[in-house]
Amino acid sequence: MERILISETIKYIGQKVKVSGWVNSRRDHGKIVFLDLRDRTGILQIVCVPDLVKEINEEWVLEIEGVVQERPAKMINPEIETGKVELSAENIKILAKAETLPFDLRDLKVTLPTLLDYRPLTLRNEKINDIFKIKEQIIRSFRKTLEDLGFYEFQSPIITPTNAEGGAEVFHINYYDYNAYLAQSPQLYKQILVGAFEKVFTVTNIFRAEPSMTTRHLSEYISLDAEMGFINSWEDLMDTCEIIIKNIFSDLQIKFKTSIPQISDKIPRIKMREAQQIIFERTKRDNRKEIDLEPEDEKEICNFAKEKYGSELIFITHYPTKKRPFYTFTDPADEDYTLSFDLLCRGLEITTGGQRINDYGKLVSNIKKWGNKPEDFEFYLQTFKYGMPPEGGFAFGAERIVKQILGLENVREASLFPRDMERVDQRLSLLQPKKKIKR
RNA sequence: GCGGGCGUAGUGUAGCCUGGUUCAACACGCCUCCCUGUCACGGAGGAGAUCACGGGUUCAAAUCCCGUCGCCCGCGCCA
Repeated sequence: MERILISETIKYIGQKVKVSGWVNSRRDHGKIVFLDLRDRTGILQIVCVPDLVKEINEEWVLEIEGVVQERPAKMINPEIETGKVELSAENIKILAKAETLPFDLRDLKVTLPTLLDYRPLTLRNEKINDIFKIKEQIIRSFRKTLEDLGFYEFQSPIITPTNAEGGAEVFHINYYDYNAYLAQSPQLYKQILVGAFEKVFTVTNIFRAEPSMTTRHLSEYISLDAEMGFINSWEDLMDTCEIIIKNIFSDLQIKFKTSIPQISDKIPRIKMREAQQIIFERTKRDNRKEIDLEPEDEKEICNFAKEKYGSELIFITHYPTKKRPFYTFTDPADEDYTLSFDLLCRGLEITTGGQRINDYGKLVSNIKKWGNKPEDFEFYLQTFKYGMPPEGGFAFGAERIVKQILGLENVREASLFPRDMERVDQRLSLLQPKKKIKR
Protein backbone atom coordinates (compact mmCIF):
# COMPACT_ATOMS: atom_id res chain seq x y z
CA MET A 1 0.00 0.00 0.00
CA GLU A 2 1.27 3.49 -0.91
CA ARG A 3 1.77 6.06 1.82
CA ILE A 4 -0.55 9.05 1.73
CA LEU A 5 0.17 12.39 3.36
CA ILE A 6 -1.70 13.45 6.47
CA SER A 7 -3.21 16.52 4.81
CA GLU A 8 -4.83 14.18 2.26
CA THR A 9 -6.54 11.91 4.76
CA ILE A 10 -9.71 14.03 4.77
CA LYS A 11 -10.27 12.86 1.20
CA TYR A 12 -10.18 9.18 2.20
CA ILE A 13 -13.09 8.90 4.65
CA GLY A 14 -14.15 5.26 5.00
CA GLN A 15 -11.10 3.97 3.18
CA LYS A 16 -8.08 2.06 4.34
CA VAL A 17 -4.86 4.05 4.04
CA LYS A 18 -1.25 4.08 5.14
CA VAL A 19 0.33 7.12 6.78
CA SER A 20 3.83 7.67 8.15
CA GLY A 21 5.34 10.15 10.51
CA TRP A 22 6.53 11.02 13.98
CA VAL A 23 4.52 10.67 17.17
CA ASN A 24 3.71 14.22 18.21
CA SER A 25 1.91 13.22 21.40
CA ARG A 26 0.41 10.26 23.21
CA ARG A 27 -2.78 10.38 25.26
CA ASP A 28 -3.30 7.13 27.08
CA HIS A 29 -6.76 6.35 28.44
CA GLY A 30 -6.10 2.81 29.49
CA LYS A 31 -8.29 0.85 27.08
CA ILE A 32 -7.98 3.40 24.29
CA VAL A 33 -4.92 5.35 23.25
CA PHE A 34 -4.70 8.42 21.05
CA LEU A 35 -1.56 9.28 19.14
CA ASP A 36 -1.03 12.48 17.21
CA LEU A 37 1.00 11.57 14.17
CA ARG A 38 2.95 14.33 12.45
CA ASP A 39 4.30 14.41 8.94
CA ARG A 40 5.46 17.38 6.87
CA THR A 41 1.88 18.29 6.00
CA GLY A 42 0.20 18.24 9.39
CA ILE A 43 -1.09 16.29 12.34
CA LEU A 44 -3.55 13.39 12.45
CA GLN A 45 -5.23 11.74 15.42
CA ILE A 46 -4.72 7.98 15.54
CA VAL A 47 -7.06 5.89 17.66
CA CYS A 48 -5.85 2.51 18.78
CA VAL A 49 -6.05 -0.28 21.29
CA PRO A 50 -3.26 -0.29 23.90
CA ASP A 51 -1.70 -3.50 22.60
CA LEU A 52 -0.75 -1.80 19.34
CA VAL A 53 1.18 1.04 20.93
CA LYS A 54 2.72 -0.44 24.07
CA GLU A 55 5.92 1.57 24.59
CA ILE A 56 5.49 3.96 21.70
CA ASN A 57 6.09 7.55 22.74
CA GLU A 58 6.96 10.95 21.39
CA GLU A 59 9.10 11.18 18.24
CA TRP A 60 8.99 7.47 17.45
CA VAL A 61 8.69 7.06 13.70
CA LEU A 62 5.72 4.95 12.63
CA GLU A 63 4.04 3.58 9.58
CA ILE A 64 0.35 3.06 10.30
CA GLU A 65 -2.35 1.32 8.32
CA GLY A 66 -5.95 1.88 9.23
CA VAL A 67 -9.31 3.25 8.24
CA VAL A 68 -10.03 6.96 8.03
CA GLN A 69 -13.16 7.67 10.04
CA GLU A 70 -15.28 10.71 10.38
CA ARG A 71 -15.34 11.94 13.97
CA PRO A 72 -18.65 12.34 15.78
CA ALA A 73 -19.71 15.99 15.84
CA LYS A 74 -18.83 16.46 19.51
CA MET A 75 -15.28 15.27 18.96
CA ILE A 76 -14.27 17.46 16.09
CA ASN A 77 -11.11 19.43 16.74
CA PRO A 78 -11.31 22.73 14.87
CA GLU A 79 -7.70 23.52 15.78
CA ILE A 80 -6.21 21.12 13.26
CA GLU A 81 -6.73 20.69 9.55
CA THR A 82 -7.64 17.02 9.91
CA GLY A 83 -9.87 17.70 12.93
CA LYS A 84 -12.96 16.17 11.36
CA VAL A 85 -11.38 12.77 10.88
CA GLU A 86 -9.20 10.26 12.71
CA LEU A 87 -7.43 7.09 11.77
CA SER A 88 -8.48 3.85 13.39
CA ALA A 89 -5.19 1.97 13.50
CA GLU A 90 -5.11 -1.66 12.45
CA ASN A 91 -1.42 -2.20 12.02
CA ILE A 92 1.57 -0.24 13.25
CA LYS A 93 5.12 -0.69 12.06
CA ILE A 94 7.88 0.94 14.06
CA LEU A 95 10.37 2.51 11.66
CA ALA A 96 12.47 4.00 14.42
CA LYS A 97 12.43 4.40 18.18
CA ALA A 98 13.32 7.61 19.95
CA GLU A 99 14.89 8.33 23.32
CA THR A 100 13.04 10.36 25.92
CA LEU A 101 13.06 14.00 24.89
CA PRO A 102 15.10 16.48 26.94
CA PHE A 103 12.20 18.97 27.02
CA ASP A 104 8.63 19.45 25.90
CA LEU A 105 8.95 19.75 22.14
CA ARG A 106 5.36 20.81 21.50
CA ASP A 107 5.47 23.70 23.92
CA LEU A 108 9.07 24.82 23.65
CA LYS A 109 10.10 26.95 26.59
CA VAL A 110 13.85 26.76 26.43
CA THR A 111 16.58 29.36 26.45
CA LEU A 112 18.37 30.20 23.22
CA PRO A 113 21.53 28.19 24.04
CA THR A 114 19.41 25.09 24.73
CA LEU A 115 17.36 25.69 21.60
CA LEU A 116 20.57 25.73 19.56
CA ASP A 117 22.31 22.92 21.44
CA TYR A 118 19.38 20.72 20.39
CA ARG A 119 18.90 22.24 16.93
CA PRO A 120 18.27 18.91 15.13
CA LEU A 121 15.40 18.29 17.53
CA THR A 122 14.01 21.80 18.02
CA LEU A 123 13.64 22.24 14.28
CA ARG A 124 10.76 19.75 14.57
CA ASN A 125 8.76 22.16 16.70
CA GLU A 126 5.94 23.65 14.67
CA LYS A 127 6.74 27.29 15.39
CA ILE A 128 10.45 26.85 14.80
CA ASN A 129 9.69 24.90 11.64
CA ASP A 130 7.49 27.74 10.42
CA ILE A 131 10.33 30.24 10.79
CA PHE A 132 12.25 28.37 8.15
CA LYS A 133 9.29 27.85 5.86
CA ILE A 134 8.88 31.60 5.92
CA LYS A 135 12.56 32.13 5.31
CA GLU A 136 12.41 29.78 2.34
CA GLN A 137 9.44 31.71 0.95
CA ILE A 138 11.30 35.00 1.30
CA ILE A 139 14.21 33.60 -0.69
CA ARG A 140 11.85 32.19 -3.31
CA SER A 141 10.05 35.49 -3.69
CA PHE A 142 13.35 37.31 -4.06
CA ARG A 143 14.48 34.87 -6.72
CA LYS A 144 11.16 34.84 -8.57
CA THR A 145 10.94 38.63 -8.66
CA LEU A 146 14.41 39.05 -10.10
CA GLU A 147 13.96 36.24 -12.61
CA ASP A 148 10.79 37.97 -13.80
CA LEU A 149 12.71 41.22 -14.12
CA GLY A 150 15.25 39.54 -16.39
CA PHE A 151 18.11 39.12 -13.92
CA TYR A 152 20.70 36.36 -14.33
CA GLU A 153 21.27 34.14 -11.31
CA PHE A 154 24.82 33.19 -10.44
CA GLN A 155 26.68 31.36 -7.69
CA SER A 156 29.36 33.42 -6.07
CA PRO A 157 32.74 32.05 -5.00
CA ILE A 158 33.24 31.50 -1.29
CA ILE A 159 37.03 31.48 -1.44
CA THR A 160 38.39 34.91 -2.22
CA PRO A 161 41.90 36.21 -2.71
CA THR A 162 42.11 39.37 -0.62
CA ASN A 163 40.32 41.28 2.04
CA ALA A 164 38.32 42.66 -0.85
CA GLU A 165 36.21 45.44 0.55
CA GLY A 166 38.09 46.36 3.63
CA GLY A 167 35.89 47.23 6.54
CA ALA A 168 34.41 44.02 7.83
CA GLU A 169 36.77 41.48 9.33
CA VAL A 170 37.30 38.35 7.25
CA PHE A 171 38.04 34.72 8.04
CA HIS A 172 41.47 33.66 6.97
CA ILE A 173 42.02 30.18 5.50
CA ASN A 174 45.02 28.18 4.44
CA TYR A 175 44.80 27.70 0.70
CA TYR A 176 47.47 25.18 -0.28
CA ASP A 177 50.64 27.17 0.37
CA TYR A 178 48.91 30.51 0.19
CA ASN A 179 46.51 32.75 2.06
CA ALA A 180 42.89 33.11 1.11
CA TYR A 181 39.73 34.36 2.77
CA LEU A 182 36.10 33.45 3.06
CA ALA A 183 33.89 35.83 1.10
CA GLN A 184 32.48 38.65 3.19
CA SER A 185 30.29 39.64 0.26
CA PRO A 186 29.72 38.71 -3.40
CA GLN A 187 30.13 42.41 -4.17
CA LEU A 188 33.08 42.38 -6.55
CA TYR A 189 31.81 39.32 -8.42
CA LYS A 190 28.34 40.66 -8.95
CA GLN A 191 29.85 43.82 -10.38
CA ILE A 192 32.12 41.85 -12.67
CA LEU A 193 29.07 39.94 -13.88
CA VAL A 194 27.13 43.10 -14.62
CA GLY A 195 29.86 43.66 -17.21
CA ALA A 196 28.79 40.41 -18.84
CA PHE A 197 25.10 39.86 -18.03
CA GLU A 198 23.82 43.40 -17.25
CA LYS A 199 21.51 42.38 -14.42
CA VAL A 200 22.47 39.67 -11.93
CA PHE A 201 21.55 38.27 -8.55
CA THR A 202 22.64 35.59 -6.13
CA VAL A 203 21.56 33.92 -2.92
CA THR A 204 24.76 33.14 -1.11
CA ASN A 205 26.31 32.44 2.25
CA ILE A 206 28.76 35.09 3.37
CA PHE A 207 31.16 35.29 6.28
CA ARG A 208 32.00 38.05 8.69
CA ALA A 209 34.58 37.68 11.42
CA GLU A 210 33.31 40.65 13.36
CA PRO A 211 33.80 40.22 17.10
CA SER A 212 30.14 41.02 17.59
CA MET A 213 27.88 39.07 19.90
CA THR A 214 24.65 40.96 19.43
CA THR A 215 21.06 40.04 18.65
CA ARG A 216 21.55 41.09 15.02
CA HIS A 217 24.93 39.69 13.98
CA LEU A 218 25.96 36.32 12.58
CA SER A 219 29.36 35.08 11.49
CA GLU A 220 27.76 33.32 8.53
CA TYR A 221 24.56 34.51 6.95
CA ILE A 222 22.56 34.43 3.76
CA SER A 223 22.86 37.46 1.56
CA LEU A 224 20.29 38.20 -1.14
CA ASP A 225 22.37 40.23 -3.57
CA ALA A 226 21.41 41.98 -6.78
CA GLU A 227 23.30 44.29 -9.13
CA MET A 228 22.10 46.04 -12.27
CA GLY A 229 23.67 47.96 -15.14
CA PHE A 230 22.33 50.75 -17.35
CA ILE A 231 20.50 52.41 -14.52
CA ASN A 232 19.06 55.84 -15.31
CA SER A 233 19.41 56.96 -11.75
CA TRP A 234 20.48 55.52 -8.46
CA GLU A 235 16.82 55.74 -7.47
CA ASP A 236 16.15 52.86 -9.89
CA LEU A 237 17.86 50.70 -7.28
CA MET A 238 15.45 51.66 -4.53
CA ASP A 239 12.55 51.17 -6.94
CA THR A 240 13.73 47.61 -7.55
CA CYS A 241 14.16 47.02 -3.82
CA GLU A 242 10.60 48.15 -3.32
CA ILE A 243 9.27 45.74 -5.92
CA ILE A 244 11.15 42.90 -4.26
CA ILE A 245 10.09 43.68 -0.71
CA LYS A 246 6.47 44.16 -1.72
CA ASN A 247 6.46 40.84 -3.54
CA ILE A 248 8.01 39.16 -0.51
CA PHE A 249 5.35 40.60 1.76
CA SER A 250 2.42 39.77 -0.50
CA ASP A 251 3.64 36.20 -1.05
CA LEU A 252 3.99 35.75 2.71
CA GLN A 253 0.55 37.16 3.32
CA ILE A 254 -0.98 34.64 0.96
CA LYS A 255 0.70 31.61 2.52
CA PHE A 256 1.22 32.45 6.18
CA LYS A 257 -0.65 34.10 9.00
CA THR A 258 2.19 36.43 9.85
CA SER A 259 1.81 40.10 10.61
CA ILE A 260 3.47 41.67 7.62
CA PRO A 261 4.99 45.08 8.30
CA GLN A 262 2.78 47.98 7.37
CA ILE A 263 3.97 49.55 4.14
CA SER A 264 2.93 52.67 2.23
CA ASP A 265 2.48 52.88 -1.56
CA LYS A 266 5.91 54.35 -1.79
CA ILE A 267 8.43 53.67 0.94
CA PRO A 268 9.60 57.03 2.30
CA ARG A 269 13.14 58.09 1.35
CA ILE A 270 14.99 60.57 3.47
CA LYS A 271 18.58 61.71 3.70
CA MET A 272 20.60 60.61 6.70
CA ARG A 273 21.19 64.21 7.80
CA GLU A 274 17.45 64.90 7.63
CA ALA A 275 16.83 61.78 9.68
CA GLN A 276 19.26 63.02 12.31
CA GLN A 277 17.50 66.40 12.39
CA ILE A 278 14.12 64.68 12.81
CA ILE A 279 15.49 62.50 15.60
CA PHE A 280 16.95 65.57 17.29
CA GLU A 281 13.62 67.36 17.13
CA ARG A 282 11.71 64.35 18.43
CA THR A 283 14.02 63.26 21.21
CA LYS A 284 16.43 66.16 21.80
CA ARG A 285 19.15 63.53 21.34
CA ASP A 286 21.73 65.30 19.23
CA ASN A 287 23.57 62.94 16.90
CA ARG A 288 23.54 65.36 14.01
CA LYS A 289 27.33 65.30 13.67
CA GLU A 290 27.63 61.49 13.76
CA ILE A 291 28.53 59.73 10.52
CA ASP A 292 26.00 56.95 11.00
CA LEU A 293 22.74 56.25 12.77
CA GLU A 294 22.94 54.46 16.09
CA PRO A 295 20.69 51.46 16.71
CA GLU A 296 18.48 53.68 18.86
CA ASP A 297 18.25 56.24 16.06
CA GLU A 298 17.21 53.55 13.60
CA LYS A 299 14.34 52.61 15.87
CA GLU A 300 13.30 56.23 16.33
CA ILE A 301 13.30 57.06 12.63
CA CYS A 302 11.16 53.98 11.99
CA ASN A 303 8.66 55.20 14.59
CA PHE A 304 8.61 58.48 12.73
CA ALA A 305 8.00 56.77 9.38
CA LYS A 306 5.17 54.73 10.80
CA GLU A 307 3.48 57.75 12.37
CA LYS A 308 3.92 60.11 9.47
CA TYR A 309 3.76 57.82 6.43
CA GLY A 310 2.11 54.67 7.73
CA SER A 311 5.20 52.70 6.74
CA GLU A 312 7.26 50.41 8.95
CA LEU A 313 9.98 50.59 6.31
CA ILE A 314 12.05 53.59 5.37
CA PHE A 315 15.01 54.28 3.07
CA ILE A 316 17.79 56.31 4.60
CA THR A 317 19.95 57.80 1.86
CA HIS A 318 23.14 59.81 1.36
CA TYR A 319 25.43 58.22 3.91
CA PRO A 320 28.77 59.99 4.32
CA THR A 321 31.47 59.00 1.84
CA LYS A 322 33.79 58.20 4.75
CA LYS A 323 31.39 55.58 6.00
CA ARG A 324 31.05 53.65 2.73
CA PRO A 325 33.35 51.35 0.73
CA PHE A 326 35.70 52.62 -1.99
CA TYR A 327 33.40 51.69 -4.88
CA THR A 328 30.47 53.81 -3.69
CA PHE A 329 29.35 56.59 -6.04
CA THR A 330 29.51 60.04 -4.49
CA ASP A 331 26.75 62.61 -4.89
CA PRO A 332 27.85 65.07 -7.63
CA ALA A 333 26.03 67.79 -5.68
CA ASP A 334 28.06 67.11 -2.52
CA GLU A 335 31.08 64.85 -2.65
CA ASP A 336 30.99 64.27 1.12
CA TYR A 337 27.90 62.12 0.66
CA THR A 338 27.15 59.07 -1.42
CA LEU A 339 24.32 57.89 -3.64
CA SER A 340 23.70 55.01 -1.29
CA PHE A 341 20.94 53.85 0.96
CA ASP A 342 19.92 51.54 3.76
CA LEU A 343 16.44 50.11 4.04
CA LEU A 344 15.26 49.95 7.64
CA CYS A 345 12.42 47.70 8.75
CA ARG A 346 10.91 48.03 12.22
CA GLY A 347 14.06 49.63 13.51
CA LEU A 348 16.69 47.45 11.91
CA GLU A 349 18.70 47.72 8.73
CA ILE A 350 17.73 44.89 6.39
CA THR A 351 19.25 46.15 3.13
CA THR A 352 22.22 48.19 1.99
CA GLY A 353 22.71 49.45 -1.53
CA GLY A 354 23.81 52.18 -3.82
CA GLN A 355 25.23 53.28 -7.10
CA ARG A 356 28.83 52.20 -7.78
CA ILE A 357 31.68 54.03 -9.40
CA ASN A 358 31.90 52.77 -12.98
CA ASP A 359 34.79 54.98 -14.10
CA TYR A 360 38.08 53.10 -14.15
CA GLY A 361 40.31 56.07 -13.24
CA LYS A 362 38.12 57.19 -10.38
CA LEU A 363 37.94 53.67 -9.00
CA VAL A 364 41.73 53.27 -9.06
CA SER A 365 42.26 56.56 -7.27
CA ASN A 366 39.62 55.63 -4.69
CA ILE A 367 41.27 52.28 -3.99
CA LYS A 368 44.45 54.19 -3.20
CA LYS A 369 42.58 56.74 -1.13
CA TRP A 370 41.09 53.92 0.97
CA GLY A 371 44.59 52.62 1.63
CA ASN A 372 44.53 49.61 -0.70
CA LYS A 373 46.76 48.66 -3.61
CA PRO A 374 45.22 48.76 -7.11
CA GLU A 375 47.42 45.75 -7.98
CA ASP A 376 45.38 43.67 -5.56
CA PHE A 377 42.24 44.55 -7.50
CA GLU A 378 43.53 44.09 -11.05
CA PHE A 379 41.20 41.20 -11.72
CA TYR A 380 38.13 43.18 -10.65
CA LEU A 381 39.36 46.35 -12.34
CA GLN A 382 39.35 44.70 -15.79
CA THR A 383 35.59 45.13 -15.75
CA PHE A 384 35.95 48.90 -15.61
CA LYS A 385 39.05 49.14 -17.77
CA TYR A 386 37.10 47.60 -20.61
CA GLY A 387 33.82 49.46 -20.29
CA MET A 388 31.20 49.37 -17.53
CA PRO A 389 27.80 51.09 -17.74
CA PRO A 390 26.36 53.14 -14.88
CA GLU A 391 25.35 50.55 -12.32
CA GLY A 392 24.49 49.74 -8.77
CA GLY A 393 22.96 47.16 -6.52
CA PHE A 394 21.94 46.12 -3.06
CA ALA A 395 21.87 43.22 -0.65
CA PHE A 396 19.25 41.99 1.78
CA GLY A 397 20.20 40.07 4.91
CA ALA A 398 17.84 37.09 4.81
CA GLU A 399 17.93 36.36 8.54
CA ARG A 400 17.32 39.99 9.40
CA ILE A 401 14.20 40.11 7.23
CA VAL A 402 12.90 37.01 8.98
CA LYS A 403 13.74 38.44 12.39
CA GLN A 404 11.93 41.70 11.72
CA ILE A 405 8.85 40.14 10.17
CA LEU A 406 8.39 37.58 12.93
CA GLY A 407 9.55 39.84 15.73
CA LEU A 408 12.24 37.37 16.82
CA GLU A 409 14.42 38.52 19.67
CA ASN A 410 17.67 37.22 18.24
CA VAL A 411 18.77 36.87 14.62
CA ARG A 412 20.24 33.48 15.48
CA GLU A 413 16.72 32.12 15.74
CA ALA A 414 16.39 32.86 12.00
CA SER A 415 19.43 30.81 11.03
CA LEU A 416 19.07 27.04 10.75
CA PHE A 417 22.59 26.46 11.98
CA PRO A 418 23.87 29.77 13.30
CA ARG A 419 27.59 30.44 13.49
CA ASP A 420 28.80 33.06 15.88
CA MET A 421 31.84 33.77 18.03
CA GLU A 422 30.83 31.09 20.51
CA ARG A 423 29.15 28.42 18.43
CA VAL A 424 29.62 26.29 15.33
CA ASP A 425 26.74 23.88 15.92
CA GLN A 426 28.23 23.00 19.30
CA ARG A 427 29.50 25.50 21.80
CA LEU A 428 33.13 26.08 20.95
CA SER A 429 34.00 26.37 24.64
CA LEU A 430 32.90 22.76 25.19
CA LEU A 431 34.05 21.36 21.88
CA GLN A 432 37.67 22.30 21.76
CA PRO A 433 38.75 24.30 24.80
CA LYS A 434 42.41 23.67 24.16
CA LYS A 435 42.33 24.75 20.55
CA LYS A 436 41.11 28.21 21.28
CA ILE A 437 43.58 30.60 19.76
CA LYS A 438 44.31 33.67 21.77
CA ARG A 439 44.75 36.72 19.60
C1' G B 1 37.26 45.27 23.70
C1' C B 2 33.95 47.91 27.52
C1' G B 3 29.58 47.90 30.78
C1' G B 4 25.35 45.47 33.14
C1' G B 5 22.94 40.89 34.47
C1' C B 6 22.48 35.68 35.16
C1' G B 7 24.31 30.39 36.33
C1' U B 8 19.17 26.13 41.43
C1' A B 9 16.64 18.29 39.20
C1' G B 10 16.25 16.49 31.92
C1' U B 11 13.67 21.47 30.64
C1' G B 12 11.61 26.25 32.38
C1' U B 13 11.37 28.98 36.80
C1' A B 14 10.67 30.41 42.49
C1' G B 15 13.74 31.05 46.79
C1' C B 16 18.92 35.15 47.16
C1' C B 17 17.73 41.89 48.65
C1' U B 18 15.94 40.95 54.70
C1' G B 19 21.94 34.47 55.85
C1' G B 20 19.42 29.74 60.17
C1' U B 21 12.81 24.14 61.13
C1' U B 22 13.20 24.75 52.89
C1' C B 23 20.07 20.27 52.60
C1' A B 24 15.56 23.37 48.63
C1' A B 25 9.69 24.66 46.04
C1' C B 26 6.50 24.81 41.52
C1' A B 27 5.32 23.45 36.30
C1' C B 28 6.47 20.21 32.26
C1' G B 29 9.00 15.67 31.42
C1' C B 30 10.42 10.64 33.64
C1' C B 31 8.90 5.78 36.59
C1' U B 32 4.54 2.78 38.87
C1' C B 33 -0.73 2.23 39.13
C1' C B 34 -6.03 3.69 37.52
C1' C B 35 -9.05 5.47 33.35
C1' U B 36 -12.86 3.84 25.83
C1' G B 37 -13.23 9.83 23.71
C1' U B 38 -9.08 12.67 24.71
C1' C B 39 -6.69 16.31 21.68
C1' A B 40 -0.61 20.24 25.64
C1' C B 41 -6.45 14.29 28.45
C1' G B 42 -7.29 13.37 33.59
C1' G B 43 -6.42 11.03 38.71
C1' A B 44 -3.14 8.64 42.72
C1' G B 45 1.78 7.66 44.22
C1' G B 46 7.26 7.95 43.35
C1' A B 47 12.36 8.99 41.75
C1' G B 48 15.51 12.98 40.37
C1' A B 49 19.65 19.03 42.29
C1' U B 50 25.62 18.04 47.56
C1' C B 51 21.84 25.21 44.42
C1' A B 52 28.33 26.39 37.82
C1' C B 53 33.39 25.70 39.95
C1' G B 54 37.23 27.35 43.61
C1' G B 55 38.24 30.24 47.83
C1' G B 56 36.61 33.54 51.84
C1' U B 57 33.26 35.84 55.81
C1' U B 58 30.09 33.53 59.68
C1' C B 59 28.28 29.46 65.10
C1' A B 60 25.50 28.90 60.28
C1' A B 61 25.48 30.32 52.93
C1' A B 62 21.72 28.54 47.25
C1' U B 63 21.40 33.31 49.95
C1' C B 64 27.01 37.99 51.65
C1' C B 65 32.38 38.89 49.46
C1' C B 66 36.49 37.63 45.87
C1' G B 67 38.28 34.79 41.68
C1' U B 68 37.56 31.42 37.45
C1' C B 69 34.57 29.47 33.69
C1' G B 70 29.96 29.54 31.03
C1' C B 71 25.76 32.19 29.23
C1' C B 72 22.52 36.53 28.22
C1' C B 73 21.71 41.77 27.16
C1' G B 74 23.55 46.63 25.76
C1' C B 75 27.57 49.46 23.61
C1' G B 76 31.90 49.47 20.40
C1' C B 77 33.02 47.45 15.67
C1' C B 78 29.99 45.97 11.77
C1' A B 79 25.44 44.45 7.86
